[in-house]
Amino acid sequence: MLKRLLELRKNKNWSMQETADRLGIAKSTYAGYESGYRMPPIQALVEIADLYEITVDYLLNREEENNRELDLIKLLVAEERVLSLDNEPLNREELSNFIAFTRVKRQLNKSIKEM
Amino acid sequence: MLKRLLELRKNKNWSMQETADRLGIAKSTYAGYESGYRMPPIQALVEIADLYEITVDYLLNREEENNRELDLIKLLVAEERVLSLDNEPLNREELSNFIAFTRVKRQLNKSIKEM
DNA sequence: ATGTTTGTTTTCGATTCGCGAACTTTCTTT
DNA sequence: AAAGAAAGTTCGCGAATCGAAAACAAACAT
Repeated sequence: MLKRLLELRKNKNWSMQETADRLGIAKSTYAGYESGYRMPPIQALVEIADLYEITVDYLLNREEENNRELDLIKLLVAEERVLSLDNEPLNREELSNFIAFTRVKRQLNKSIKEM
Repeated sequence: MLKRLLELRKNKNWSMQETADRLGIAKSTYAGYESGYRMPPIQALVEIADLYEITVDYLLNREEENNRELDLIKLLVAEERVLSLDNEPLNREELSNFIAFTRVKRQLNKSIKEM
């Protein structure tokens, strides 16, 4: 049961036909996947993940909380992953600036609520 | 073609029979997977990943591509992963602020350099 | 209202799968 | 070295699953 297929497709504003075309399969075949009527073979699963540029585990709802949530501070300290924007990686300064920015903004919102 | 099955099994010092037993399938079935003679259905793929406590993407040799570099725009759209700060996940507004903030700052730096 | 796009469901030929069984190879024991 | 056991490979076939056309329904547009 690939529950995420619908939301992924809607995010792109694609019809089933268009999605099926992009995957090179018939729309009834794709409809079968999205409805859960049948499961795609692994090859098709991989092509779907590629199409949306997501992991297969995400498609299968297997993303664990630990993997799913990335702490910005940890990203800043241990550079095991890289955030990028407009095809340009974020450097340390940009990241720490944003952390400060967001902290201030959160504090601000909190203060406003308390008024 | 699940190239990692052999090394995973050898790491555990399991025979094909023992692996098949743990998966609840026949050894010839498992042998088919490991040799690449046939692909497992998705359900079996998930059970293999669970057995070895790894991701499906790792089984499919798709680890690096998707995990190393995280595009902020994709994070905003796909919501596959969540950034968090001070144990509080970034909501869409904060993330889009992040993006706008960084873009503005980059443009600013660019302008300064040109002076 | 009519035609068109979109989504759903059914049907069936074709493909793929699971597994028993037979076989080969490797390891163990004597 | 021979015999037996365990491990791994391959084949064949009934069963299960798949892909896609087609018919249908629903929503949208002209």
